[in-house]
Amino acid sequence: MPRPKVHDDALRARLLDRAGEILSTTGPDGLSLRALAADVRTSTTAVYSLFGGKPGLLRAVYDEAFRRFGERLSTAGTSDDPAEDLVRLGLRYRDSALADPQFYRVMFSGASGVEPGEESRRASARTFSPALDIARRGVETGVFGNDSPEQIALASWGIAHGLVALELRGDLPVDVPVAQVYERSLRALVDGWRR
Amino acid sequence: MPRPKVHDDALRARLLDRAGEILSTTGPDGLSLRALAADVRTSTTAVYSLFGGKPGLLRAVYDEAFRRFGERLSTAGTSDDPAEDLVRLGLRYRDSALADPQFYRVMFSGASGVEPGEESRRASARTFSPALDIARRGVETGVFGNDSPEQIALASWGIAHGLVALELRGDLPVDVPVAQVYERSLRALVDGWRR
DNA sequence: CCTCTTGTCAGAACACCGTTTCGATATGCT
DNA sequence: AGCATATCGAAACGGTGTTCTGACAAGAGG
Repeated sequence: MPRPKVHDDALRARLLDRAGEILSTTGPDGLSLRALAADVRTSTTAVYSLFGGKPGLLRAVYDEAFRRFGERLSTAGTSDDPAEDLVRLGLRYRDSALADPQFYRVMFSGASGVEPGEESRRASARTFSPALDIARRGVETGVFGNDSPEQIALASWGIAHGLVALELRGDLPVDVPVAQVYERSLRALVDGWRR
Repeated sequence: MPRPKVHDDALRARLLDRAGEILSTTGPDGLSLRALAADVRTSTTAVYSLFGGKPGLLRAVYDEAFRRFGERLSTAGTSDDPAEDLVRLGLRYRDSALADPQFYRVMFSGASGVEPGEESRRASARTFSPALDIARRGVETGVFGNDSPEQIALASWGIAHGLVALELRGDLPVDVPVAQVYERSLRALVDGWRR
């Protein structure tokens, strides 16, 4: 039999961790396989045997980021007021994104040819489902009008994503009180669905 | 005196044009200075003397893209119903983005370290002002309630940007009628501002 | 008319990247 | 002990953005 395996799951985890760290400070372009391998005291070959290459590595980080993001959103909690819950979920969306902007960027700004893949599709759907659940409750309980839960949830996702993306890119006018504008926007949108 | 100038404004324009074409089909990473220079039958040095390097070139394309985007939005036209105008502006925002997705990506997804710069800040502000004007009219005429025009315009910008970004990334569920959801979302948001 | 000076530009050189190839390695089996 | 073989680190390859350098061309001065 051959020599003992070194490119194992433990190494995979270490690479993933360190890649996430580098990525969250420098962005995808600043992540070099050579530097990463040296950091973890292995060779670039490890990245290829474990992830298939740089896109594979990024996809893995991306999947992990999406998983955590979905987890945060799914623990937002609910009350008996779906409209308020939707606002609260939106606020949590922003908090989660601002907690690690580079991760958010990797997830949603699609740099360096990161193709989602099956796993991430599911994670993406899971990210979306809390909003959908709340919207459904809102429609069922008659808080919202005649629109479909999908419609309502998508719009909420859209405005949260849009404002956060603009904020992270610094495209918002400098003097706006972002948090306040953000929350007020969510409320206006939610109010628009009321029956 | 030295030899006659070849790296002039005409060459600059040709480089910019061709860079835009390549960029709109392959994205920023697929744009190679060597290939670009060969296409325009000059050397890579031209890019450095005219744009300072690849980031400078991308920023120039970015500026141009933003300029055109702002132009399209500023010609959206107005009626005597600010609420409807805001929806129409949003629809035009999406049309403009979908007309050349790669340009939109360069503008808003911040790939390859494109730092906006002064010129683009102004262009960005100009992109935003049509929405602001409409919102102002809506507040003045009493169509909208007590919110500031900035608040209203920013929220509109946010939801348009967010939904378009999600659509372009393919992050929307595949079976949704995007155009319809998009318009309905805009209307819900606008309705939320009504007094 | 012929240097000479001087800014300009094309191409070579450099450092780095992601990826592929390949030879040394270290084990279990014969 | 020797062999077969999966494994992995290091070197090689083709590409990138960027910098360096030497050939160049035109006006100035003799």
